[in-house]
Amino acid sequence: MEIQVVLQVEHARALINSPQADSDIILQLLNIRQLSNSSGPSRFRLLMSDGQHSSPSFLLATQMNHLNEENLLQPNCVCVVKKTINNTLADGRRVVVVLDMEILQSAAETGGRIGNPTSYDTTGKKGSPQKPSSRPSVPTSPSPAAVPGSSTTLSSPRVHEKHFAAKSPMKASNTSPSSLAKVMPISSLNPYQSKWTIRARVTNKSSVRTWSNSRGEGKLFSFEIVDESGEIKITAFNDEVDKFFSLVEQGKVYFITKATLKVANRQYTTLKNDYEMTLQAHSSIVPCDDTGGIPAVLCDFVPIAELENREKDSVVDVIGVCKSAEDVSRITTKSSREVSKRALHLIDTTGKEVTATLWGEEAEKFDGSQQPVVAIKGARLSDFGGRSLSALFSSTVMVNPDLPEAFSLRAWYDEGGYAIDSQSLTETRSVGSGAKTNWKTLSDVKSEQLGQGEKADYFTCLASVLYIRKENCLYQACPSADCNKKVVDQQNGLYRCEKCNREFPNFKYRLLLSANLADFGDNQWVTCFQETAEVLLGHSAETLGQLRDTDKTAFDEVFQKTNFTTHIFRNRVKLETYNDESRVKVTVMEVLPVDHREYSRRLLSNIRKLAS
DNA sequence: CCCCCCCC
Repeated sequence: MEIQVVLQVEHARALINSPQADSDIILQLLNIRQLSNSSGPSRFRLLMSDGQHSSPSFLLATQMNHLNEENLLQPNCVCVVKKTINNTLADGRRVVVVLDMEILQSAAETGGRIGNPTSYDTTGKKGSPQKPSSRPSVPTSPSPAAVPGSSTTLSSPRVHEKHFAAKSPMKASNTSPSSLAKVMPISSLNPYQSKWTIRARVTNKSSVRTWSNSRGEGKLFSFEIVDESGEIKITAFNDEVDKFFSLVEQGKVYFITKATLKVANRQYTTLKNDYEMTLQAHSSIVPCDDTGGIPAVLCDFVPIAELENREKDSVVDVIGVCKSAEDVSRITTKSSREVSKRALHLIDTTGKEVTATLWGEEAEKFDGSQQPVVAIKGARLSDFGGRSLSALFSSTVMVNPDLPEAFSLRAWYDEGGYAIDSQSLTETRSVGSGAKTNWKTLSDVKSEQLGQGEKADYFTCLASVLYIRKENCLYQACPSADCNKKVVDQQNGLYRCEKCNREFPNFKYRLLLSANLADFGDNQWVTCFQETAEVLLGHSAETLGQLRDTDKTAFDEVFQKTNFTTHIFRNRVKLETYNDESRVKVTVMEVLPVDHREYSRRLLSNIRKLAS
């Protein structure tokens, strides 16, 4: 009788070398205490009872710490100890390290301490009976776990479960909510059930964003998680951003409890869940072992060459070596927001390249100097330049991800892929690829009402210069590097820039050209700014400025020579409103020489249009 | 409580 616990300790030791299915030990947890250790993961010491005796000599193996993190190890819960190892501490005390255990009954279900166990330590000394728990305990005779004898305490858990179900008086009161924090599947969560724990992998984490509107201001970040049952979006605001932002890492697995569920706004979510979560002050996110069960972040990589066949605006996963990355730049969106962007040139084993654009912080922080492998989950496929990609807020950009595809790409590139004569699906320098260029005749531009929508339209046309307004085509601009504002001649040798609020002793010439272009069916006034005007006229703005000031004849000749020349013009067309009057404005983005094969193709296409 | 998907 008095060697009960010792028997169990001995038995636990025996289990190490000969685990047997029927030899799990059922014990009640009486207390749990965190050991003070300066470094490493937390260690917990467990006071366990078999109903007759208790022993404080159980240590929870750190890989089982999650049970405590999930609040499962509440005093009075009943456990099945499945795997143990015997250890002797430096001071000679023997301990049983619990390598694997499960909770059979929560503290609430058990209802209190079973029996009236007396303390027993591994030195074999029997102590005085412990005080009964303050909660009403199982009062009457033989509580199942209290059945004496090793044959019972060491019997299979199934038998005991039955036994408990039959005899534990608290078991009947199952109307009260269970305090047992079961790990639940994401798909089972709803706003009407608040007691849950989920175990899930972070698949997508946003950066911190601030907002300011009529309802207030603040900051937030969000992330998406997945388990074997489904996915859900989680958002943290303000204090919770500070608390959880650095803890939550892309790709890692966490226990999450006590977040609030609300109905998701379908308008904004692409996830397959009717609900979304908001973290609260009392919410808990605890990293846990990534041991099976939780699906990895799944990517369905589309080979770059295959992008050509995918539908515009589809969302795809891609992976490639970042052969080169453009510098980060700032652009202003049509809603007047400033945002950083950076274009990456990705290549894969198909020998094709594609340009992928990153935005915001992701663009700013990207380092392409080592030609990393870049995977983007959920990039938007656009038809700009033929085919190109753009990261969305919902995209996950992974640099040198720990994926087999990344390793094989790395090897392919380093062992010769870097040298292959690759072709890009994104044509930015020439319209040569043709297929994806938005070719239009000038009458198409009108009949199809290009540029009349919310956004600007882009089209490419083959056209000849009919006339250029050479008067006012040059202006004196601010000499500052990034300022092209027209300066005011102070007539005292100084030039004032209102934008920079400065006077300069010099200015630079810039071109702003109005030209009338014509094709076989129509004509169109267009605007060429500096770079396109220089290409069209074949001279720099500076040269033209000097010519105008010094040699009027030579200056005029430049325009004479440009008249009736034929080029490919890539244009932007957009409705502009001045004084309540709207008209489409066509701006030339690029002037390209006529490729003769392309010329024939265009001509043929135009002839066909005429005929039809 | 956010909800922006951008530029050439």
